[in-house]
Amino acid sequence: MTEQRMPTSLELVRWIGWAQRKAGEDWIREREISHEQAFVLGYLVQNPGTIQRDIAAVSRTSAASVTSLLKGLEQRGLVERRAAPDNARVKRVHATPAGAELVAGFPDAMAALDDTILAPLDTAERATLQQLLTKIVAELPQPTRD
Amino acid sequence: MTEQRMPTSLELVRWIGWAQRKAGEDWIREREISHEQAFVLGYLVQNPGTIQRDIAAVSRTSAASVTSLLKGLEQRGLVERRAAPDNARVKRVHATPAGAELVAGFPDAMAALDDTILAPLDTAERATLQQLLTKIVAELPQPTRD
DNA sequence: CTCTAACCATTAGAGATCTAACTGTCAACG
DNA sequence: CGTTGACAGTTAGATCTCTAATGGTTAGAG
Repeated sequence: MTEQRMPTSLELVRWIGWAQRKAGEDWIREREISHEQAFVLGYLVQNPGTIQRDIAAVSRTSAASVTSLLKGLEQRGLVERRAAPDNARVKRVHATPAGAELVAGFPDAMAALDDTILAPLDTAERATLQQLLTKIVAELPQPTRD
Repeated sequence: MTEQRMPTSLELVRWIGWAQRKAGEDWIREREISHEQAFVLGYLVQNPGTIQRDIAAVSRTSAASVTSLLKGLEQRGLVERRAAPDNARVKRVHATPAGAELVAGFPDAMAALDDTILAPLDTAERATLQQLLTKIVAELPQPTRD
């Protein structure tokens, strides 16, 4: 009812992130998989043998979360965790064929989602946005270690 | 190690949102308050007497979450929930002076955070980003009802 | 070699959020 | 009126994520 101040860019980012999660819910629910699990599984298809520590870094979550997240995926036969021959501390995680099949459409679904949410922008504007966001992300403190 | 595909804009948004949350953790933890609680409390200072349903819409969360979130704030004496005289269904929520004082610096802290994260961009670029994001948000499905 | 510190993964426990079901209230319509 | 349907808020139960502590492993210094 009253006039509000202009939202900051970070608030806008927050809202868009929320909308993204909301819009992806159907795809996620159909496969009885959590959003993070789908993300991780998709990442593993592209990067087989990633160790859990790095999965945590990529998905911006904690090592504890990765443990329980993979536990669910492993029980459903969607991933395998194999001991590394050269380093007994780590476990290398691979997506199984069933896992790969489950998330086969994930990148496309994400791209379509991207397209839907960015619909108000034309091609040039999208390119600009991409460029600006990339510039910001490049300077963010990175959770990865190399 | 291997060459990755370019992240989509929505992935970049996701990362920025994560960084935002991470960067705000110190401010939050000092006051022993959760991120969402701080957001809601700050909103209530600006919009006294908001009903819970609208708080849920603004903060993009569920009514159930608002209930438990406000429960914590009320027990600490940071908000008051008053019955509305004209409508027994709703409860109008107000920040107490203690609540207002606790989050007095919140908008400034958010603005400073915004400034830090957007540091890689110059003034013109920030304006462009703001404009593009606003354009996207304007077309998002709105959880509010008016 | 041994000791120490760093590292990876797991577990337990706490906290937050969601969905679904429930209670109480209001409004509309016959 | 009285019934019906929508609405605000709460509760219960489940899921997810985090922090802190633990166990096992590796690398480096003396």
